[in-house]
Amino acid sequence: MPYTLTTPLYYVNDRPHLGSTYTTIACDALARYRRLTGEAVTFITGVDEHGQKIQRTAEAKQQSPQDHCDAISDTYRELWKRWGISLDRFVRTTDKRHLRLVEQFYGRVKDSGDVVSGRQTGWYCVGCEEFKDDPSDAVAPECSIHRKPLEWRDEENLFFRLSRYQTQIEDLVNREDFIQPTSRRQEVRNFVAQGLRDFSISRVNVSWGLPVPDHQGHTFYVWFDALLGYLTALLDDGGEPDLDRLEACGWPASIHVIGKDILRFHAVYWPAMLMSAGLPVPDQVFGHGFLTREGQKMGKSLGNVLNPETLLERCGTDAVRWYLLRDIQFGDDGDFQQQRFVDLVNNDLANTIGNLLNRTSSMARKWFAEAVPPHTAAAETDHPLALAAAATVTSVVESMAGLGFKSASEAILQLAISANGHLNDTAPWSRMKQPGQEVEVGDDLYAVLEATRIVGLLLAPLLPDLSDRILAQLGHALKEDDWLAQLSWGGLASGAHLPQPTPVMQRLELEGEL
RNA sequence: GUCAGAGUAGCUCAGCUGGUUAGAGCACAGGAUUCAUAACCCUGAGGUCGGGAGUUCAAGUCUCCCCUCUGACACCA
Repeated sequence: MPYTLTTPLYYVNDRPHLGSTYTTIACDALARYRRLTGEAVTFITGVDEHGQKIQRTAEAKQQSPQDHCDAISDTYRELWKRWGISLDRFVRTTDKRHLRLVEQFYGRVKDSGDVVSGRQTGWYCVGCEEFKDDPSDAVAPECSIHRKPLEWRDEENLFFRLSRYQTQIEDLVNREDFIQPTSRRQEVRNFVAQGLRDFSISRVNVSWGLPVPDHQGHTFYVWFDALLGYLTALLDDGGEPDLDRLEACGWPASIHVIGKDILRFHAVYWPAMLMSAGLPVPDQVFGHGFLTREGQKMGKSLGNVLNPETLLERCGTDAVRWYLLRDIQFGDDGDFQQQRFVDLVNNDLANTIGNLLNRTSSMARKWFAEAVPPHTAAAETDHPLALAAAATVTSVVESMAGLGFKSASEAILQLAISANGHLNDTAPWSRMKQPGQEVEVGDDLYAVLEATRIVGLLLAPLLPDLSDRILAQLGHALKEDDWLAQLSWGGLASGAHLPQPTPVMQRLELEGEL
């Protein structure tokens, strides 16, 4: 089964921020999970590079728009590489292939009779790239978001006839599974119920955009262009950027993961555009929440932005991924609190999971010739930890399939806690001081090592690096094409060598603010 | 303004169709232990469940009013 997932194509107005990193990490976890369950995944991300805002940002830096885009796009690409994001495609909307695809798509929409020209007048905010509802006789209106003066525009633009898709879009957004999380579905429904109006898809006097083929001086509105980037990316498999090939390449997308702010574009405009072009709509759109920091909105004006590069350098990918995926219900807004971040990483990863591995491996090595201890039937699949592990696997698989990263993480953690508890209950260190208990101790340690191995395997989609380190220390390795089978109890061979343990996860000891 | 959602321990949140002494994690305090990354394990303290009224044998859970916060309300990465 092809599984196609996308992040938004990030707008290259500025360097990457934590929000885009968050989305991308979540998608990475999902992509990894789907690959591990045997699906043919195409994980798409990229950048959206057109529009007047970029044009002006570049001007302000005395750069050409293309140079600006090249530079910012590179920082994105580089950042994802450093985070170990398992992306399959990185698309740029300034790619020549993209232009060809946009032209073809536009042709189809036009053939459907969904492109009409109309006059658009009103106050326009360049920051928002949109017309505002301020009355035409307003004096010097400002954009409430950007606090900048609005510009009066009187333009002949091309419009997409969204209004024709009223009932089809209603049916779509009423579907149970299309918009996730469900809490956001009603908002979109209400919006659609108010009646859909046509929206403009071209701009005049914006040179930094893709030219509309049959209209001199018009460029495509950034959103029309940007959404099509998903298709360009999917077709970027070495073949031609031809819409007819889409379905063979994995379209429709299984899921678009986006921030809640752009839900409407993805849940309403985008499907209508696809319908107009005779293409299937995506299976699902997931609008996740935003991150605040210590309870406050992050922003340049407050000077409290968390830089993803700083975070990566000072804390490492495992720590940040764990905090974002394990502590924030995916879909809800989340708050980044430094103290909590440190507490969770240290408690969960270093103390609970890391130390579990360390203490168990140490004991096994000390008393069983640096190897996985022998075991009897008592450490087979009806061992309490084996039962717990099986339940954990079921729960994690279920959670991950529904983007429940938090509950998946909690379930994994709970298995590690159970394993630690089992050690304390059976106290191998004191039983080894009594004669004739080696067999029982061997069984106990084997079971705990097995539980630890399963913890390590289950972490693979969430924290791939830590997962590797855990498994390596057990003399084990992830088999990417056999993960589900590896998750069954009994994967460790008694007698297999156990390497000298070293802490797999260092505690965070942050000095000062991030 | 209209609509939607939320206000539960210091913090982040669970609490399904109303039913025994309101739960978890973190933080905090005490205990136990030594295999281990001063880790792990156990116990404890901590809440007038935003405020008020009502329905009911019984309400965090239903109804009404009020307060506060968040989001949507057309083209904001």
